[in-house]
Amino acid sequence: MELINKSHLQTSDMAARHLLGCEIWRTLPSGEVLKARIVETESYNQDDPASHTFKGESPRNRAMFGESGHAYIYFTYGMHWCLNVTAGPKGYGAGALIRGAEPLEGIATMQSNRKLQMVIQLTNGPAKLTQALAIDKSLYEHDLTQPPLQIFEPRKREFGIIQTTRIGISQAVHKIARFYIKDNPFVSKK
DNA sequence: GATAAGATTAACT
DNA sequence: GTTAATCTTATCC
Repeated sequence: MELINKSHLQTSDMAARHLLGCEIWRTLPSGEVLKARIVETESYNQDDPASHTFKGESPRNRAMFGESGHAYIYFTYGMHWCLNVTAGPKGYGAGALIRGAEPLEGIATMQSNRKLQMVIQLTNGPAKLTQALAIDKSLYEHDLTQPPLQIFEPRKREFGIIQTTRIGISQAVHKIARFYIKDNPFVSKK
């Protein structure tokens, strides 16, 4: 396994597609490493009315305007954290939301973090996976090639990719900017 | 200073 | 299918 190659994060669409099949490694303070494979993503950039960066840079979204390959983490609905991988050159607000993942290692700890036993529901949603992997604002703008939160490339990509419209937004609802691995049960919603 | 909406989830009916 | 939970951010006084 090799760390993610940031040359594949030049646009939010490229990032969203490239991240499919990649593994997220989360190293906890205890030393335990939780691993999950990304199976669903969505693309957002500053030319897109549905993106947090559409109206320009702000304290909340500044990570999206920074270097690619960093974490943009935001809090929403009063209780949920969501994780994005930033994309594009510095100064251009873009990134990919991680919407779904497949638990690989550290499942018992994820069950504990989620207060839930059913593996299929541990990380099949953007706020579910951050809770399972203990990701919050402390990792804001974190470089995703460094511990305690890293992304690795798969050796081979033997899966189909489905492209469709995004979920849970009210602007640009018809834009094709959601990507997921075909037939994977950990995709948040068909 | 006040208000409304939100890249969601889980628990209801 | 509907709705409560819960709070930050943006926007408008």
